[in-house]
Amino acid sequence: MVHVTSEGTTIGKITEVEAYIGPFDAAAHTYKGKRTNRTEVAFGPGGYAYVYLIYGMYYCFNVVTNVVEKPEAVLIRALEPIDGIELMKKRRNTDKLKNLCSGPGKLCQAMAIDKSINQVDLCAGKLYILYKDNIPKEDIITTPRINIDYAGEAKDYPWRFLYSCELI
DNA sequence: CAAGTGATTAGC
DNA sequence: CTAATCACTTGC
Repeated sequence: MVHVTSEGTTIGKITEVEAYIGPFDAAAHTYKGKRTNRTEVAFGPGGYAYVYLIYGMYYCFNVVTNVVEKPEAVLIRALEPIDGIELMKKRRNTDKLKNLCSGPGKLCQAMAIDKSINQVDLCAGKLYILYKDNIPKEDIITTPRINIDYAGEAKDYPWRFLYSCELI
């Protein structure tokens, strides 16, 4: 995942994500097709960013994944810093490497993601995601999602995926 | 481990 | 209009 800004470029390898399958997922903002101003972008085509503010102070970065009228998205929960680390440290105001991107709110701060990123085309802008081939399936760890206790039975769905996450 | 924080939403 | 909610972090 790469973000080019006027301050510099930051690059991080995605190590942790969660899937949200809109209509069938009590943890998703788009559960049962619920459609609001905020979730509108999730109903659009895939490849777009969905960014929103949570708990008053932190942004979360999602990638819309399906086609129009299918509100599905992937929440990026953690990155491993690859480049622009000094810039990340400055933005996060810390020196600890593993404290830079080890959480949804943290990585948004480190990558300078905020509301202006919302609804951005990830295939045409300064923020984009590169594809890594040949990732062995056995290197992907699958677990239930976290911090969604309110979601009832949906909280047990194994839709959290970790890869190469020794920094977390 | 507890509390802060404010946009967003649903409910009058 | 108002009140309740929340895909988290930090500092004690």
